[in-house]
Amino acid sequence: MSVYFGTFENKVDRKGRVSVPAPFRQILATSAYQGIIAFRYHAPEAVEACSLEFMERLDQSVSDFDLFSDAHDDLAFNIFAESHQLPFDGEGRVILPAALLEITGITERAAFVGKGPTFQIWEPAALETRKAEARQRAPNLTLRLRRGEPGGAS
Amino acid sequence: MSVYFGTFENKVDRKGRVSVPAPFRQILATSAYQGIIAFRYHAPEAVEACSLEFMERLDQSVSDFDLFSDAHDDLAFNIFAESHQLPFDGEGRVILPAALLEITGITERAAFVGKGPTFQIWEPAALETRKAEARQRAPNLTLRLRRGEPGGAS
DNA sequence: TTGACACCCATAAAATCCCATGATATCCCA
DNA sequence: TGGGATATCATGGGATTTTATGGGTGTCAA
Repeated sequence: MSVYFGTFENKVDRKGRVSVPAPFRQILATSAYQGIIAFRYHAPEAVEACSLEFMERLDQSVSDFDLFSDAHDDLAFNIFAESHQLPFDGEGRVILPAALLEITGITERAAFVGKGPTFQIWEPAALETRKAEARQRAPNLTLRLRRGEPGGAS
Repeated sequence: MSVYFGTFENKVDRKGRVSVPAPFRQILATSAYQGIIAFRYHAPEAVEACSLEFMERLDQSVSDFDLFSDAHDDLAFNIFAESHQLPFDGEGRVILPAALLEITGITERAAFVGKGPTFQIWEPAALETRKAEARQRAPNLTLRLRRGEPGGAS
């Protein structure tokens, strides 16, 4: 299992293309679908992005026991209905649809920020603001691991 | 499980490469990812470093039950977003990104300090200052072990 | 015919691979 | 136990590849 992290800022060219950062692409390389799934969620000015497989798992974690439930319905309306499937071109770039440019305010540059199981796409200045908020809100965030986890180097 | 300890000072060459001390690399050798994860945490002028697995566990300890939660969001923005994935070259060196050189003040040499489950990277003079502080603050520190821990020679 | 978009190729900068070196450390066997 | 042979380690640098970025061209559809 792989984790997205780090922040990368790339240019949006005049055709609207942006390179997805190579480290993220490397994680996505094992996916059946060569591209990303982008949708709005949680942060109003950010785009959430993940692999197709993650999306499927997200759906299953709700629909397995909740098919046609309100929860599944909400998920469907909030996420699936507004999701965009963005394929890579030969160089690992995607084109951000107008709807996503609008909610993020992205014009010249796009910031990709790893968030563990997913990553987000922001307008760089807006991301900085959000990061500053996070620092203020949790200045003494404590690293607390679950103990007794087996495997691997620590 | 292995523990990082000891202090090592290595040179930063003109390409920006530094050897990660061999004892640390030996611990990291069992990791799936051959390299280190470096991020700022706690000490403002130091870089914290660990294995990918450590990072994944850190993420799981939050995201398993809290996907898209505020807690996960703050963790992500404070730590994940500022993390750098630094792969080893064939000789066990990494390149410290500009952002990390800046917060540490590292130019010519870098000091690696084992801190148990993780290690830190410092500008050597800054580390000396920090160590002197620690000596002053706790001249009569007493080690107290938990008893009855199984495993290995003690 | 005018976009929108997939596909192809070009390029500069940066990261990575690969090999070489001297200095320690470690091993091994008489 | 001594000391030569053998690794390991930190370091250096040239060659190669990857990466982000730019642009051209053909195709399909409104």
